[in-house]
Amino acid sequence: MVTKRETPDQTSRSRLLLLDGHSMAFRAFFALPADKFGTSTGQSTNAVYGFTSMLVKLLRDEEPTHVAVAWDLSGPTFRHEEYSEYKGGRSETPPEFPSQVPLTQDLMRLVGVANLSSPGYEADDVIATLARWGEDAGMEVLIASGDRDAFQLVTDSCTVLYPGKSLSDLRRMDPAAVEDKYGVPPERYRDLAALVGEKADNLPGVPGVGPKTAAKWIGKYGSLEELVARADELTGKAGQSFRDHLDDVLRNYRLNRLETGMELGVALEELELGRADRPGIDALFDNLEFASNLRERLYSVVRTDGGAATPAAPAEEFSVDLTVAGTGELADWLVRHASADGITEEAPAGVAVEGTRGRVDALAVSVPGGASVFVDPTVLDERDSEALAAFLADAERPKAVHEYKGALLALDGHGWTLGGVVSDTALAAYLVQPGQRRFDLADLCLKYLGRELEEGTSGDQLTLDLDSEKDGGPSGHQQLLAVRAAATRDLAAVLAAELDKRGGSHLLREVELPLVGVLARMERAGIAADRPYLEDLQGEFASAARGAVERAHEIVGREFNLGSPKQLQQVLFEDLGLPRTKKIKTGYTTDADALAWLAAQTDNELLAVLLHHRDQTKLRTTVEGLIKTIADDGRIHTTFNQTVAATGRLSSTEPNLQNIPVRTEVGRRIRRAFVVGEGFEELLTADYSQIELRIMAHLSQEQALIDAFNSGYDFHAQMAAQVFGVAVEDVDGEARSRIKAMSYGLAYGLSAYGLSQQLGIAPDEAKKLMEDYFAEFGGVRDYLNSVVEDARRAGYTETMLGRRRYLPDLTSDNRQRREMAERMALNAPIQGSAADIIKVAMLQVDAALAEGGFASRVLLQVHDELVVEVAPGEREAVEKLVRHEMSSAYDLRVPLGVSVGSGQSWHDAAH
DNA sequence: TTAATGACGTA
DNA sequence: CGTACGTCATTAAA
Repeated sequence: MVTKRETPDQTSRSRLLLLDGHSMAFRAFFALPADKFGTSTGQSTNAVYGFTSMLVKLLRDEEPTHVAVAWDLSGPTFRHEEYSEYKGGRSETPPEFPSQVPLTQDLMRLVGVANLSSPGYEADDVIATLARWGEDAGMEVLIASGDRDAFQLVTDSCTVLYPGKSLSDLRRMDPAAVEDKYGVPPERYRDLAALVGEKADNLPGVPGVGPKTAAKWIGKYGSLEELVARADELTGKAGQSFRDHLDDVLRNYRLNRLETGMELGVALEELELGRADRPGIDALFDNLEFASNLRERLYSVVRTDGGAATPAAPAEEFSVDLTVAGTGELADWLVRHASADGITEEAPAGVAVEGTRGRVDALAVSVPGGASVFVDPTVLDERDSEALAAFLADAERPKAVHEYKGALLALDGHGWTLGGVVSDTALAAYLVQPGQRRFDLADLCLKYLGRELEEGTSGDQLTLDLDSEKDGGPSGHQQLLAVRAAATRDLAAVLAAELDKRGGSHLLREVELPLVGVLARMERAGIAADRPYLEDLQGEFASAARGAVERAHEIVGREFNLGSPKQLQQVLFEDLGLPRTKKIKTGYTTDADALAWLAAQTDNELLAVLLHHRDQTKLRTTVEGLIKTIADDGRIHTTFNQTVAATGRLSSTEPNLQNIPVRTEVGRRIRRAFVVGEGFEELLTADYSQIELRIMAHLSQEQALIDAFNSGYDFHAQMAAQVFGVAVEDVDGEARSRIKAMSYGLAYGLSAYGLSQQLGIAPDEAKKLMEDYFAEFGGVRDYLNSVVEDARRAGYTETMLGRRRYLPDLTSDNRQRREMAERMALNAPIQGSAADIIKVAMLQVDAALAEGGFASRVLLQVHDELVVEVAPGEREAVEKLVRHEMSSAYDLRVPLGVSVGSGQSWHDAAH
């Protein structure tokens, strides 16, 4: 991508660069998303990153000989003494910002740039003073500041670089630019600002007078001084307004003057750009968890102590040497540029695929070195097509892609596949930071490479595209896809290094990447649905819901929307005056628990009707949603997302097949709609029994739990027997279910209060239950405590396969946040290890089915359950295979119990 | 049209 | 005052 860049005159003249620290750091802060730039310990770094990035650009483009950063101090300034409301009324600084200021200052010091400030003055005054010094010494002066007051300093030898929309966009404000923009020369800018006022400084100007009027007046009268002297000559409303607010104007004029004669305790010569402290910078960058890209860019523009040659600067933009393959050209390009010797696992080719399920609209490949090709599948001849298929499938030519599964599914429609994929940049970034929700290629580029991926719709870019297309060159769209391929390629290397540091490489290589193929096949297969049956169900639920609505209206005596919590609150608490329930943001909750509680309190028939209505409408919408997603092949193809759940679980969308009702009999009827497909014999479900508790037993090494699982008898009954000191045969249902709730609750960080709520017992009783439980199973308590403590120290939790979850809030001062993080820390290793295990099981089952030449296939995963479509005659062998592979997925201190069932529908396959 | 909220389904 | 998700309907903001 080509962008215009002004090249400064290459003269031997000294150049002084002055930065307004707070102003530029603040701009950087808002230019980069705070949530995407932060360390695993919770320190935000977007301002430091952006500021540094900006400095690098300035050092490179402007080649200053002397540099200083001026900072505001926190105390009042002489301007506050004159006008106490100065800079008042500003909205509060975002909490993520202040801690980044000292970090930025540290970095400047290490880079060899002076940090300057002066009590009672603002950074602007320091800059004004230094600018004057520089000019007096015959230097060329550059001021990077987002504060417009600096415009008054502009002269032929002093230019202000004023930030525009994006970080890299600095407008050069020379005298002509100031005059062009404001209609007054820089030396009159103060006059104009005094009239117009400055909202950011809480300096109101003359009402009704904007920059246009102000410029006109100054143009006519020459200066503010003259304007004041002849104020009575001004006509109209604006003129009167000026006379009415003369005091404000004069105050503004006094306050917006920048002090140029300060004592700074430093000499100009001392601002000469020094040598950078490379080890210091390395240490700081490591602390801030900055990717290597920014570091390299920085080292390419500063002199360092080490004396080692500084590496060449990585390009600011992605440079792609792009070929648009016409018919008959792709095969040759691949021979020339994509042979196995130029592509390695460490430096793979980047592949970008654009398309949808079953269709590739376009594809780009970018090999190390930058050679890239854009492919339109519709123009390929047979030889091209074969060469492309061979390249894509070839495991000996390693590739990096972004969102591998989508690429596989698109390529699949053309009979193509992808082999040798060594990185999916979305998956890699997910393993690095599993808490993030989105992994856009553009976001990742900005974060890990410090590069903007898309230029957007700037005028420059548009012109460029048109020009190049006119010349028969690549179009913007073609460029963009090639750039995505190049970006994926570069990103893969950076993420591989990052993941290595965090010990997650094996997870990517051994689990997540191989799983992509399995998930793609599951999605492609889908699960057969019985549409007529679903439509019957929908009708039934709908009419039940309608009946409930009518009955509710009858009881209340007027119509209202039962689906509106707001209207329901009105009816229940205002009209009927029922007792208040738990408070929520918008009033009082009307959730099922609350309605059930109200029903017990008041014996009003309405409540039962409302609950019934909720059930039926929920079921109706679930069924409706399912019907809508039945594809032309009569099957429902969900999407499994591999990068959403912070714990490592999969999630399922469009539709979500991981939350199909199962707990109630009516709900279970929906599962009858998921049936075995044509050409298959049965559906088989296999689930892990109590996998999370087994993991807890394994991780805690609590012998009592391990024994309970190894004995093979009813686990919860045995636990209850031990807690209550009775024989297993004498454990009643009540005791068993209490202990069961207790055991499961532990993995979620359940409190005594929560337990009491769930069991409907007194808090004291719940507390006693917990104490009795821990008296018997102390190892569990010790384990849970140690999980939280270790996580607090390390900043993250880890699953059995080394999947990390970062929890910066564990050290928060905010109790609510901290306790929330503690519960997450308790749960993450358990839930996450279970996710690890079933992922391994899926890989093993899939491989074993292929190995054994079975036609049966895995269709769904529901966290601890797999749904398999069994081909005719394979049931017995497949059941054995699935049991074996699932229970051997990981070697725990307790057996991994698997229970299996099969039948014509998902419902019938229950066990 | 989009975003936030409440509610509720699963493991 | 128990973790992890996704979806729907309503409501308010734009």
